[in-house]
Amino acid sequence: MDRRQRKTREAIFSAFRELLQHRRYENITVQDIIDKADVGRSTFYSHFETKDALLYAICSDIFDHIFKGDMCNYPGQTHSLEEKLAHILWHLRDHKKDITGLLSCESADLFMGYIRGYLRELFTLHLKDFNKDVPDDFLLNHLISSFCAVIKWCSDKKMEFSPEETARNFMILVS
Amino acid sequence: MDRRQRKTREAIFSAFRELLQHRRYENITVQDIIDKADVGRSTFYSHFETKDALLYAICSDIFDHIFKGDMCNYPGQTHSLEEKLAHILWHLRDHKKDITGLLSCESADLFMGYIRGYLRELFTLHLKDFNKDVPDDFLLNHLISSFCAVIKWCSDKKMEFSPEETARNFMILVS
DNA sequence: ATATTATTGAACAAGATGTTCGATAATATA
DNA sequence: TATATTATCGAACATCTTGTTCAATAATAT
Repeated sequence: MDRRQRKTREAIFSAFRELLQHRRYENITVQDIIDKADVGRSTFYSHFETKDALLYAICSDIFDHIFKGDMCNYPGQTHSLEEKLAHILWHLRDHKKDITGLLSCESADLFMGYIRGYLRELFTLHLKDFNKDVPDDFLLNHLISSFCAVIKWCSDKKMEFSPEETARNFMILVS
Repeated sequence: MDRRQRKTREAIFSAFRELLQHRRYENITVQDIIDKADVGRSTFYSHFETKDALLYAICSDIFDHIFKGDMCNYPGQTHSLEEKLAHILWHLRDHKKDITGLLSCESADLFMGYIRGYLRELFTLHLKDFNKDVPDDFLLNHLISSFCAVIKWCSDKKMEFSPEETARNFMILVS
């Protein structure tokens, strides 16, 4: 990949990420992005078909950055579910700046979609731990949605919480 | 109120509600609304300051229509929490057409906000029923979010469910 | 019958997204 | 180093959307 391309893409990404820290997606214009990234309008559109395409790219990028390669989901389950959940909350807190913008309004559904997919895998592995007389898909949806609500709650509270304690409280509520 | 005003307002409301059944809010333009309602552009803006103002008005309208005056929240609690929740699900199912559009994307947060407020009151009344060793606000948030997730789940499943069974399953999961 | 008020339609401004294209600069290759 | 390729630039453009304005007209209340 051409150095110019790399630099431009990086400039757009980082401009967009910075803007997302202080404003929500729907209030950020392409003009804002190219001003901050200091690239031409046509250059922007040669990299991303639409403004939404950039949002998709950055969501996927940040999600991968936070969740890929961590120890939560690997085959030899040496960690308990509670430990895994605390681990996720640690990760999210570390990336506080990147995610607060993405967890608001229009972009929230998209980014939460990634997280839900991840949680679906995780809770599916542990579904047998729960002894509840309800259909499996109902239980699974409950676990995923509840933990997403916890994430949202943490985000709203500026991530000022103890991941371990929060994970423990969550486990108390769903067990 | 002038009959013309009433008619116009009603035409806009019903046009908007119909449009919301097949499209989500952010894809509906003012042009679409006034075409369907068959009113002039300036008339529209003499009734509603902005397009968002119409959304607010209709959310509040539909919410009131569904939730006000029902027996869920009145002082003499002769019904159990489970019965009240089933009751809510009945109501929502009856108004399926009106709410599916409101529960998508941009408008979802707004409409869910109304529902959350209602649920907050309801669950607060019953908070002592739950014996969980977690902070009250954490528990309350969990209950509200979980039941909202149930509502969303029902809506995604086209409201093809049994309110009683769903409420029972919910109570099993949070008890 | 008259005064008031609502509606209309058309034109307008502002702001956003996305496109096009010739000129220019940076990069890779020979 | 010379040359061909490729990315960027910038400015203009089309299109769509929201929201405003205003004089003419129609419906309503008194």
